This record gives sequence, C-alpha cells and structure tokens, in this order.
Amino acid sequence: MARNAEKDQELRKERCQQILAAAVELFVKKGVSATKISDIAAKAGISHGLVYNYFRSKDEIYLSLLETNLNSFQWLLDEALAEPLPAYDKLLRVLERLYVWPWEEAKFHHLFMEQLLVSDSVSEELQQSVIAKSTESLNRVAALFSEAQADGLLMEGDPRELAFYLLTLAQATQIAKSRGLQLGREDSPDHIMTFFLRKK
Amino acid sequence: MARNAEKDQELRKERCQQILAAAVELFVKKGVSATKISDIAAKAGISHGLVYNYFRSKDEIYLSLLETNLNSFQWLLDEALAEPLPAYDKLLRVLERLYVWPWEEAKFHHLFMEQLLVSDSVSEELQQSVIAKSTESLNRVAALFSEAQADGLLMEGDPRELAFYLLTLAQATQIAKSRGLQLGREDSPDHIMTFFLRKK
Amino acid sequence: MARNAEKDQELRKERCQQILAAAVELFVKKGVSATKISDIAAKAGISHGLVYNYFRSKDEIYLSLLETNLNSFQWLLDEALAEPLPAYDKLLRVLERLYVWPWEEAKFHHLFMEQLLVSDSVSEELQQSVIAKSTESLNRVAALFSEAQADGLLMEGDPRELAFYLLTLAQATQIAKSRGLQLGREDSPDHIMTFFLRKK
Amino acid sequence: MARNAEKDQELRKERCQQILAAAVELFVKKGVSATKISDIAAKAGISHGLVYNYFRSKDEIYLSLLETNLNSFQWLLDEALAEPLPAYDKLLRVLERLYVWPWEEAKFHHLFMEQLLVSDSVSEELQQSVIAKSTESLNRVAALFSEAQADGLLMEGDPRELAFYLLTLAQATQIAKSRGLQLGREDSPDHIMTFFLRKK
DNA sequence: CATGAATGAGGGTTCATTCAT
DNA sequence: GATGAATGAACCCTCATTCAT
Repeated sequence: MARNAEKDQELRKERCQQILAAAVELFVKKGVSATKISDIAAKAGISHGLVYNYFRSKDEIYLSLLETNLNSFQWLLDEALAEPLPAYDKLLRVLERLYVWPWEEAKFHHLFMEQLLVSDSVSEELQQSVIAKSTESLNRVAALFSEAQADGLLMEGDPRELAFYLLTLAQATQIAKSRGLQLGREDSPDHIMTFFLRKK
Repeated sequence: MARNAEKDQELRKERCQQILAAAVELFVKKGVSATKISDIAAKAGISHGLVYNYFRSKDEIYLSLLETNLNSFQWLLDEALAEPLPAYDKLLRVLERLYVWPWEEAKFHHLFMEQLLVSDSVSEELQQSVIAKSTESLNRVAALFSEAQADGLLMEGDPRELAFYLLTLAQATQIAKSRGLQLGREDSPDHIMTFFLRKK
Repeated sequence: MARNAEKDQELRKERCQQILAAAVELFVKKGVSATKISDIAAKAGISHGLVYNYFRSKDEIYLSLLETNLNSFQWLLDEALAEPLPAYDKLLRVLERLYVWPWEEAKFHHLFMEQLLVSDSVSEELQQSVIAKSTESLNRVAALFSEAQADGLLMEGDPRELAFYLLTLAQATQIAKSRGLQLGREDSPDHIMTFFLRKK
Repeated sequence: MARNAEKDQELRKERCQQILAAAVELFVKKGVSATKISDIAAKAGISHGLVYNYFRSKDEIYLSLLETNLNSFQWLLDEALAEPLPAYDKLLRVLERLYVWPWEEAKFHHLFMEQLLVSDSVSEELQQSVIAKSTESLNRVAALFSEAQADGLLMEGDPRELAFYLLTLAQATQIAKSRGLQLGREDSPDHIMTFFLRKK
C-alpha cells in the first residue's frame, strides 16, 4: 500500500511535468490565450478532463510555469555564483548555463516577463514579485560585472547597464538559433564576452 | 445627398488610424488573441460594431498592422541608407531612427516577428514573406556594417552576426526604457556603437 | 408647388414599388430572414438608409408584400368571376390568369402562405386573417367547380378537394417552368383542365 | 477509464438524431436562417454548446438533413420498385410510401429542394448534385408511368410530365393534411391515381 | 431627400470547467 | 484515476435601425 502510494506520487509528478512541458511549448508558440486546454492535453497525451486533476485552471498552469521559470533562472545564477571562481569566470559560467537552458524556458522567460509587466490582467502583487525577482537577478549579475571591472578585465561603464546588455545578447543568440538564423561560427558564450572586454 | 465626399474619405482614414493605433497598443500589451475587438473599439472611442466598417475581422487588423510595420521598418532603413554619408554614419542614422521609432511599433516588430515564425496559425506564404523581408533588412544593415569594417571603423567579424547584435541591442534599450529600467545616462545610439568599434 | 407635390407622390409610389419588387424577389430566393435590408436597397438601386423613408421596418415590407399578394390573388379571382361566362370558362380564365401571374408573386404566395400558417413568429390575428382569405379564395373556386359539375362538364367528387388539386397543379406547372423543368409541350391551362373532365 | 464505448456510440447516434429531428422541424417551420441554434438545442433538450459536439455548424446540420432527405426519398423509390409487381402497382406503392413519409421529411423535401435551386448561397456543385438526384428520381417514376401506359392502365401523355403531376398531387395532399385542410374523405393514394387512369 | 457612419442587440461559435460514468 | 459529454459565459461578427450631415 505504502509502496503504491509512493509510486502514485511519482506518477503524479510525472504527469504534472508532462502537462507543464506541453503547456510551455504551446504558450511560447501561440500565446497563453490562444492555447486551449485540449491542446495541452493532446500534446501531453491525456484527455482534457484529466488536466483538472493536476491543475485547478489554465491560469494555475501559467502561474506554475512562471514561478518555476523565475526560480529556474535564479537557480541558474545561484549555481554559477556558488562556484569558487573569479568574477569573470563566474560570468562566463552564467552565459554557458544560459546557453544550454532549454529553449522554451528561455523564450518563456523572455516573452512573458515583458508581457507581465504591462498587462493589466495580472494582479499587482504578482507583478511586484516578478519585478523584484527580475531586478534582483539583474543586480546580482551587475555585481559580478562590477567585480570583473575592478579586476581590470571588463570595460568601464555602468555595470547594471552593461549586465543588461550582456544578458540581452545572450538571449538574442538563443532566439536567433531558434529562428534558424545562422549568425556565424562563433555564437558562443566566450564570443559574446569579447564585446565587453576592456579595450587595451 | 452625400456629404462632402473628400472629407468622408479623410474621416475614414482617420478612423482606420484610430483603430490601428488602439489595436497595436493592445496587441503588444496582451497579445492578439487576448485582445477583444471591444477592447480595441473602446480604446478607439467607438462601438465594436463600427470596427467592422473598417476591417473585415480581427485578423485583418493584425495583418494590416503587420504589413505596415514591416514596411515602416524597411522605410526606416531606406531613409537612412539614401543619405549621402559614409557607411558608419549611415549606421548611426539607422540607430537614431530606431531610437525614435514609436515604442508600440518597435515592440510589435520585435514581438510578433518572432511569434510569427513559430506559429502554425499563420499561413506558410505569409511566414515566408515575413522571413524574406526580415532577412533582407538584416542583410542591408550587414552590408553597411561590412563597408564600415572596410573603412577600418568597426570591429572584425561576421557582419551579419554583428549587425544582428547591433539591432538587438538597439531594440533592447528601447524595451528597457519602456520598462522604466534606467540603464545609465548613456543609452544613446552613439553609446551602442561603441561596442562595435574597432579595438586599437 | 402643387404640381411638384403631385409628382413627388408619384415618385414615392414608384420608389415603394422598386423596393417591394426587389424585396419579393429576394424573399422568394433566400427567405425573409436571410435577406438583408441592404440587399434590397442594392437591388432597388438606393442606399439602405433610404429604405426607411418608405417603410418603417423589414417586417413592414414583408407584411406589405403579404397583403398585396393576397389581394392580388383575390383580385385575380374577382376579375375572372366577374365575366359573364359559364362556370367552366370562368375556371379556365382563372387558370389563364394564374398562368401569367408574375413568377415571384406566385412563388411568394405559395411559399409564405404555408410558412405563415405554422410559424409562431406571426401574430395570431394575422394568421387568422390569412387563413380566412385563403379559405375564402378556395371556396370561391370550389363554388365554380361545383357549378361546372352541375353542368356535367367536370368529374364528380368533393368540389373543394378537386379545386384544391386544380390550383395545386396550376402552381406546380409554374414552379416547374421556373426550375427549367420542361414538362411537355402542353403545360397550358387547358391541359390541366383535362384531368378534371368528366369521364364519358 | 472510458465508459462502455459501444454504449457511447449509441448515445452519440441518438443525440445526433435528436438534434436533426429538432432541426428539420424548425427549418421547415421557420426557414433555416430564422432558426437559431439555441432553438434547436432547446427542442432537443440540450444546451446550445452541445450541438457543436455533434455538428460543426448550422450549415452542416442543414447539409446533413439535405443528404439524408434526398437519400430517404430515393430509398423510398428503391423499395417500391424492388417489389415484383406490375408497374401500376409499383406506382401505387410509391404513393403509399409517400403517404406515410414523416411530414417534416416531406415538407423539407418539397420546400428546400426548390429553395436550393434558386439560392445563390449554395455551392454550384451541391445544386448540380441535387438537381441530378432529383431528376433521376423523376425519371424513375416516369419510367414506371410509361410502363403502366403500355399496359393500357394509365392515360396517354408525356410520362415525365404526368409523373411530375402525380408526385406533386401526392405531396399536395400531405401538405393539405398538415394544414388541417380537410379535402374530402378520399385523399388516399388510390384516389390520386384515379386522375391518371385511362379514360374509357 | 439621400447617404453611409454609427450603434447595439442578438445569433454563431468556442472553450474553460464540471461531472456522471 | 480517466474519459468525454455537457454546460454556459463570453467572444466574434452581422445587420436592423437611427441620425448627423
């Protein structure tokens, strides 16, 4: 019995993941309101009714994805920052990790973060929370940037601004890849960093 | 008897513009399918029924905006490239013009260009046409970039890739502004160009 | 002034006729609710707004047509019955007149008379009035039939029933003509009467 | 787990029938465009939304009815013609079968067959197909008529024309019954045939 | 008088959500 | 749990009707 219960819990988790994976893909491709619950269910290989055994509503799926996504991004930073490396190398690790972030996640991050901030269909508090998380992440990268500037490795300038550009370019290359746009042989993390190197 | 036919035509044009302006703002803010015709009508200050005197469907509004937007972007390039200036200065003019592009237009360009390319709700031919226009624009900027490289002003590297980054950063700063994110005192066209200057 | 007013009245009448003629054609072709006021206006060569200078509503147009149609049918009978002829010849005149009744009128009569009687969108009193007129017309033809039976010219049998069949066949031939269905060389009034001749 | 799949299929069929039965009645009574989906749903005892689980659109319901109706009429002929009887008796069987054809079916046949042929809201090919089926049916009855003429039982004359009149009268009596018009004691199949008997 | 812009009630259709099986 | 029939709110769109010009 206990064993079954445990297995059941695992199955539940797995199903949740299937649904969320289907949802993020469709949300990114078509937008939230253009995505039907039955689309998600079909892609997850279950009936639309069953979705409601795992999530109370479409909105809950969206919010769940949003939270996961934000946390995932922060966790991505955490991991990079936790390593005992110089600031510059930590930045490189951030870029590397961004680089291998699943595409849907990156796009979701990119797309809905912005949508969220101008949308009036989202509660004030949620917006605040997202802004806070988002700002915090930027600040952490900016701090790294600042440190690397102090080490004489990166160009001068407002570290927040430059960090923003750094992240933007990192995301841009991902999106370019997803478009099938071949940008060059060198769209690697290291390559992006070269823009921000101190000019001798 | 009919009223002043000329004035009528002007009024029609004006109404169209009102509707399109309202639509682009809402599309950008909430996405196409989350935007109700009555939202558009309300923002344009007319009844929802009247919208259909000017456009056959929501989709037609979207396509109209898309076409206008693509043309507007190409025209923006045309204008900059037509001036008798060195390549580098032409690039600067492109950035300047992007910089003053109405925000909704820029966002629409940014947002829907990408959506379009992964969406299956859009006809194959439309996608091809958009990709073609989009690619052409990139190539034109890349050509400029290449010229400026030959003049010894810009950094080495694949010009298409670098042109893509240039445009991306230009858009990013605009978006950052719209978010209220203060990036620094220097988010000007010139400032962005500094990233791409040849290192001595 | 007086002259103008008179002329104006004539013009009004003419316009009314144009509208009604357009309406009956469309009503017969597509049904009342599938016919748009603007269809009628377009066919009458005027703007849809102008229709309301002549009729208060689409319903009024319909009712106007209905009344005209019923009266027209009764008048058709009146004319035939007024002539100083034997009953049999009067019946022939009825058929002849039916035969040259404008097709739209005939179809309208046929189609809407029946619709009306089962429709719940029509007031009880109107239905009663239509039934009354319709029944009266049948009775008048039946009376003629009866007379002609007494003269030994027509077959025995319930005159109301036989009159109904007579009218039905007359209408059927018209409809068949309108369909382009070529029935034979002899779909003339006289030919139809042959069915009802007394068998020797 | 799914319920009894077989039973489900049966239920679906049944629901379809409910909807179609409600629709034919309303279409006949009020015309297609004046019939609301919610009317149909209400008469079928279901919610309007559910209709769309069974039919994609109102138009599909109409077309479905049309096809069924045409086939039903042809099948009615088939059955009568398949029996090993003399031509005259086969004709009688046709009339008998028409006589017990459900009223809505008969009316639908009568009403929409004609509407269809003048309507421009119906695709050319559909019109052609309906005309073809309709013509074929007439020809089959005409062939019977011709045979019975050869047997010396029916009156001389163009068999297609006479067959048309025969069918018309058969339908007319049905319609008359539905109107509550009492035509006589003898509106039976046999009675109608008497009109077409060879005169001695 | 004549036009067509404007309104808004209402019908067709979709789809999130519930629930019997 | 799993299914999909069932519901109904809400959206897109049409069109009868009004009215400023």
